[in-house]
Amino acid sequence: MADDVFKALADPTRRRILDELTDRNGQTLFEICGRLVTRHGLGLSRQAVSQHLAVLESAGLVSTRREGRYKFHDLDTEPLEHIVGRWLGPKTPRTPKTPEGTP
Amino acid sequence: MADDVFKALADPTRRRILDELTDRNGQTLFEICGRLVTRHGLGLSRQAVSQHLAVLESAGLVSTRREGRYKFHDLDTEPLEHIVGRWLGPKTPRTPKTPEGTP
DNA sequence: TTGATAGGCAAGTCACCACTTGCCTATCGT
DNA sequence: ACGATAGGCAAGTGGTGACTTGCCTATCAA
Repeated sequence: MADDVFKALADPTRRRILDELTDRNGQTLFEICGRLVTRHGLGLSRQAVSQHLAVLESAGLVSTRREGRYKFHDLDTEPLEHIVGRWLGPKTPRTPKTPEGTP
Repeated sequence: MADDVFKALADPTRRRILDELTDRNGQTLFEICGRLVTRHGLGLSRQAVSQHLAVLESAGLVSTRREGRYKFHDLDTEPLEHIVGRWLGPKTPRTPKTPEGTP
């Protein structure tokens, strides 16, 4: 749940990926690889980025859609609106009060 | 920076500590240890919690004040309001500090 | 069909992180 | 003074996560 979201956000490279998807949504794996290189100087292997995208997808922050041999990645900011509100006091009426970890 | 905030939030135990400080602010190390045991079933050593608090403090999420042999820990939610907004777009006016009329 | 493009799977390496153990210092109560 | 409480420092260990390497599948264009 929110556990996976925090783990996904813990890595700087994954946050850059979210930045790139915020800038342009629906990119493929190779497009993201290229932008990480040219705009951030990150020389990562394709598999590294692929694994990062898998983490982001399992956290619900990225959704994917296949078209032929292409796989487009779309940003989903919905999980981001819940996670911080639990410490920000009763001003943000996002999530009522779920202590996370309850099955 | 925000990097340290995300790293601090990555650990579940540290998030529980923030929860306990949200519930009651200004607790000492031993109080937090006790609450983690009795309310979450976490059997951690005192040093483990101390190190967690150090991480939270270096991230700016917890401020400390000494009084005699006691050291009280206070929650600071200010860093939490900046970090998520970069992906949520300019729609959510979560941070009132940002100038409102910036296009 | 052939070659090029886009992506997936699996094992392996390496560094960092959470946690422990052991010992030390400082403050308070009696 | 003494012991008890509250906290700190440093080295060591185990496990997880980030990244790589190598090989494999699927789709499209020529």
